[in-house]
This record gives sequence, structure tokens and C-alpha cells, in this order.
Amino acid sequence: MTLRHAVLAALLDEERSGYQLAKAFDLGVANFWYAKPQQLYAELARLEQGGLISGREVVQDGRPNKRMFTVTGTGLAELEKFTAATAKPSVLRDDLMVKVQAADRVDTDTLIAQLTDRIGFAQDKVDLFERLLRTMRGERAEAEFLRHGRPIGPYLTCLRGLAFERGNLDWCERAITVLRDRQAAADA
Amino acid sequence: MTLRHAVLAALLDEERSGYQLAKAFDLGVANFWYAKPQQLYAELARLEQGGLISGREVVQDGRPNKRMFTVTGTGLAELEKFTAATAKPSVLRDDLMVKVQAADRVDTDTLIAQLTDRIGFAQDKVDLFERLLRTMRGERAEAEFLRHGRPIGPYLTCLRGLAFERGNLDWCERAITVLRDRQAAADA
DNA sequence: CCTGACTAGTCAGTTTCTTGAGTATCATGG
DNA sequence: CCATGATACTCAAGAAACTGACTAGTCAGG
Repeated sequence: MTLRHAVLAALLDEERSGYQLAKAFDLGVANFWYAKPQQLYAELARLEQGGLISGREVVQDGRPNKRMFTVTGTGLAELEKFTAATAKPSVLRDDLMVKVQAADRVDTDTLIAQLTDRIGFAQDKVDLFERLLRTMRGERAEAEFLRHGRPIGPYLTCLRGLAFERGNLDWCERAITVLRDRQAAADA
Repeated sequence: MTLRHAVLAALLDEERSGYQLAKAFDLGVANFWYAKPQQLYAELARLEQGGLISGREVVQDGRPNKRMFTVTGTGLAELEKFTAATAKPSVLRDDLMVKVQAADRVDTDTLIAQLTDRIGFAQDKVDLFERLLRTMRGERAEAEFLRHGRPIGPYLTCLRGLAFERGNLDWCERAITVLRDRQAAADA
């Protein structure tokens, strides 16, 4: 039941529509949680029913109407409760790790191709997160922003996302080097 | 359907029982995938039915009998196919990230307490992974092992696990520092 | 002697997540 | 002028994961 709280957290800063949330929780962007649009719309419906968020219809011309949501007092209380509860620590769960785990018995070139793909993806995310951080802190230096800037929550989670993708990048590069070296040694 | 392949990958090096796998895929240990025992036993049954692994009964005295599993040729072929298929990139999905995302509106001390808990957990995993790596490479220096040691797959995934937990550790420490500084600034 | 932990699993039920398709309108590019 | 692609969602079905309880024997500690 964390999607619930992830949605609440995402709506804290400002009113957002389901569609906007769907963009923010997208695979290519997600910096603190990931979910499909269908999940989000379902969750928004449940949250509204429970009174944790409230929605208002915005009539637009030139495009479909939308519903904008804000967190209610009850919703904020729920988030506070969630924050106080002990979190189960997250673990890595990554297809690529499974493939590398099998490195000894699986075709090396195939594996290197996968690692190379991942480098591309990780690099894109690194770039994205760096842009995002710059946008958030604006003119200020990072130390300045960290001390007084707002909102600080999204900035901190974005920092984690950045470090994570850099970690992926470094690891993929290292793994490729190792696999190539071994391949060369085996061929010799 | 990656649990399937994670199990195959875990059985590659040596024959293992469901119970051993359950230990290996445990929250406190998992270095490349996480799953509950019930999931594993169910998956093992399916894999055996499909002929991807084969099990043999081992009669023990003093403790319950167990079934040891090994990957068949069909199983290895399936892993090979999986390796060649494009993997969906993993994203972070962590309760703690959600809590930090809400940092601006949620009690700071509560949040710091959560971050501190996580530091403890992450430190334990860092220690565990470092021990594991030492065990795997034995007497050899790391560069030596990376070039010729076997199995290399588990070593590489363990390296990723280690870097990930170090990342958690650093981020939690940084977040705590930032939150405390801001708290001090706000009180002044 | 009893409790709790370890080995080695199984069963049932629910929640959560993913897949895939569908609706409808408007703006943009070739 | 026609095809994308963006905006803004909805519905249904299936796969994967999680929760919680239960069996049953062994061994060590208090």
C-alpha cells in the first residue's frame, strides 16, 4: 500500500491531474516511485472516496476536461502516520542483475549488449535528473538551496535517483570491462 | 516472470534445495533478487513440471528430508533466451523515498528517525556483502579474481549490491545533515 | 520440562501490478 | 489531407507478489 502514499506525496506541493501524475510516475521519469496510469487513476478514485484527497473539475477548451486533486487534512494525517511506521527496506530487483548472475553460463556478447543498452538508459536518466535538480534550485548554489530552498523533499529524492543511476552506469561499465578482459584471456 | 529466471540463475552454480534458495532470496541477504519462501517453492514446482530443473530427494537423518534441484539443458536454454530479450530497466521503489518526498510537510524528527534506521540496515548489508566478496575471491586480489576467478556472475551482482547499499548509506547521511541544518536554521 | 530457534516445507486467500484495448478531441508535420 | 502524437481518461482480465497460518521433527538454553 505504498502507491497510496506515493500519490499523496506527489500531490503535496501542488494540485495535479491524474494525467500529470501519470507523466510523473512514468518509467522514463520516475524519481521516487513508478506506476502505470491505470494504477494511478484507480488509486486516485480510492483516495477521493476515502476523503484523503479532493478533486475539482477543470473545464478546458481545445482539450478534454480534467480533474485536479489536492491532499486534504485527513490525507496529510495519513502520510504522517505512514512516515512514522517502520518501512520495509527496499531491495534491488532488476532483470539485468539476474542476467549477470548467470554470466558464467550465458553468452558473453549477448550479456554485453544488454549492459550497453542499460548504459544508454542510465545516461539519459542521469542527464534528466541533473536538469531537474538545476531547475529546482534555480540560481542558487546547491549548498544554499539545501539550507533554505523549498520544496526540499523532491530535491532529496532526485539526488538519490541521480546517485542510483550513476551507480548503474558505473557498474555496467565495470562489468563490461571485466567480461571483455575475461573473453580476451579465454581466447588467448 | 523474472522470478523464474532468478531461480534458474541461482541454481546454476550448484544444486540447491528450496530451503537454501529461500535463505538466499531473503530480505536480509538478497543480493540480486528478493522473494518469499512460498513464492520460491511454487516456482520450483512449476519449473520442475516444465522440465527446466530436475529435483532429487535427499534422505537425511536428524532432520527432514529435502529436495535438491539442478538446472536442465532446457532450463539453461530458457535462461539464454531470457538474457537475449530486452530487459525493462529497474526503477527505485522505496517506502523511504516516499517519506522523504513528503519532507516539507511531515515531522522532521520522525523522518530523521527513519533515515537513521535505514543507515543501520544498510551498514549491515555493506558488511555482509564485503564478507561475501572476500569469501568468493579467497586469497586472490580483486583484480586477479575479476580476470580469472569463477563464478564471476555472483561476484559482479554482489558488487552492485554493495554499491547500492553504500549509496543508500551516503544518501541517508546527507539527508539527515540537510534536514538537521534546516531545522536549526528554522529554530534560530 | 518448556520455550524458542532451525530445518524443510505446504496451503489458502488477498492485494498489487501489469497487459492490452478502447474513447474522444485537438494540434502538428509532411 | 492524412497520420502521428499529445491530452485525458476508462474497463477488464490475468499474472505476480504478499500475508498469515500450519505441519513436524531436532536441538540448545534456561
